This record gives sequence, C-alpha cells and structure tokens, in this order.
Amino acid sequence: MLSEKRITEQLSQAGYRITQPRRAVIRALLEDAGYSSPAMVHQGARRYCPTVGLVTVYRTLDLLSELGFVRRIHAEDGCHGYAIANHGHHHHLICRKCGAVIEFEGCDLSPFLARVSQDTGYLIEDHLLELVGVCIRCQ
Amino acid sequence: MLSEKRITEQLSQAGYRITQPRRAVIRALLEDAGYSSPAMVHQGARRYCPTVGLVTVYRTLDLLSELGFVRRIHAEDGCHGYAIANHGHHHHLICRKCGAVIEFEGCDLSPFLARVSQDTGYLIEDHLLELVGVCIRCQ
DNA sequence: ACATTAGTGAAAAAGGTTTTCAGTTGGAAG
DNA sequence: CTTCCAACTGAAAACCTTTTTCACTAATGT
Repeated sequence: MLSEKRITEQLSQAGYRITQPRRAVIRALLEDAGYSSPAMVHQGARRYCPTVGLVTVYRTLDLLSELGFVRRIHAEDGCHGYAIANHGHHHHLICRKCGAVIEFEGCDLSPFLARVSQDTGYLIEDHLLELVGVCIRCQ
Repeated sequence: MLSEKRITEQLSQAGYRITQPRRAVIRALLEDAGYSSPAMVHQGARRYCPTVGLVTVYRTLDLLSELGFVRRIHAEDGCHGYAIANHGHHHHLICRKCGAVIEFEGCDLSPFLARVSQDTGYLIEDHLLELVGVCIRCQ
C-alpha cells in the first residue's frame, strides 16, 4: 500500500525536495477515499499546510502523476479528478454515487487485446479502463 | 456505418431541426479520421458553413453526444477530443502518433467484470475502455 | 407564403489551468 | 550547527476553454 513515507522516500530518491506543501498534498490525497479535483485537494491540503496555494497543488499533482503515484479519473461530467494510484498495472473502480475509488488488479485483457490487434492491424500499446458502479455502502 | 443522412434523419425524428450549422459540424466530424477538439471541429465545419460559431459547435457536440453519435476521447494530455461513435456497445482505439480513431466491437468483458464485482462488492454498471496503440500507417 | 419557436452568432461571463516573478526554504556542503 | 544556493513556493496576472445571455435568424408545419 501507498503511504506518505513511501511516496516521500521515492520523491527524495528521484531528486525532489520534501517540502511542507508537498507533504500536505500527499496527505490530503491519501486520506481521501474518492477522487478529488485540484480545488478539493487544495482544501484538504490546507489542513496540513494552511498557506499552501492552489498553484502548488497543480504542480504537485503533475509531479505525482509523472511518477505514477496519482492518476486522473475520467468521469462522465469531466476529467478534473485525481486519485492515488499504486504502481504497476492497476485500474480504478469508481462509485457513481459517492465517488469512492478503489483499485483492482489482475486485469488480464491480453486475449481480448490480441484479438483486437489482429482484427484492426493496430499495434496495441496501452489501455485505459475504468469501471463505474455502486459501492457496497451506497447500494 | 454512420453517415450524414442517417444522423440527420435521427435528429429530425427526435424533434431537432436540421440546420446548416449542424450539418456542417456533422460533416466535419464524419470526414475526420481522428478525434478533434471543439476548436478543430469548428475549423472543419467552417468549410461547409463559414459563419458557424464556436458556440454552436459546442452545442452540437453536446447534442450529438447525448444522442450517442459522438463520444469523448480521454487522451493523456487532456480530454478535449470528440470522435464519431456508432450506436451500441463500442469502444475506441486511438493511434498514439496520428490520432486516428477506429471503433471495435465485441468487447466481452463480462467474466472479468463478474470477478471484479465479486472481489470488491461493487455493483458494476458501466465501463470506460479505450485502447491506445499505433495504426497500420504509422507503424 | 406565413407564423412559430428552436436555433444561431457575438459578446461577455465564468471557470479552470498555466505562467511569471520575487521571495522562501530544504538539504547538501562545510 | 551554520551557510549557501538552487529548487520550490504563493500571489497575481495571463491564458484558454466552456457556458451563459440575448437579440436576431431560419427551419418546419400549416
């Protein structure tokens, strides 16, 4: 599982500084059960670093996104959400009602992808898969 | 396959008027092999209706999207693209290099979805699947 | 041909994201 | 523990995309 410590260690290792604003953004993301817009992350981060600016939230989201700690959530009404993402091959399952996000693994689409590749001639390199449903508590 | 005639017929049947600006937008979308941002659609539509405004492009994209003729493309760098989409259960396959979009059918994820549902307790209602690769011409 | 009303374009407003820049701070080096 | 400097920051402004408003236009049924 992802933790503040693991993320900051890897940030540090990659040559980035561990600043209070960055810590605040990371904490806000970690404690959020669903996905959040930059503005919402900002609000959450202010609890840990009251002076943090929205600009820094954007920059930190970009950084975490590049390093793979965060992934964009593509909702129907827009694509302004981000959620913590573990490394490796994961996908997100999003609750339509409360926005809760969980990750799931073991997405073996390879036979399916092979067939599409054969049918279309495309060389398939990547896929974006998101599931939308209703979580246990909202059912 | 989708054609201007088929789309306009269905628009008409649904009670919408077939106007020159709408025709222009539909044509621009149909002749575009890839996905386009509203601004790009606007540019294309101007060839058929020079006075069409960007606002109308947005409105027409919304309308076509509601009726299922158009679908949003969620690219890595943003989600400002739209592509023609046939009715029914289809997904898009996008060329990473030239942006060409084709649709494919026969996405039978049900065994996979059933497993995720069982594992997570979520009631899965929908899924967003996009494949990214390299088309034949770009290989 | 006419009347009705959905649809339109232009301008303005609204929102979200990025850039700029002077000041601050984390962390390496002494 | 201090010093130093580049990485980082917040605030303001710029920027870009999308939505709203409103007076005018044109598609359809009669």
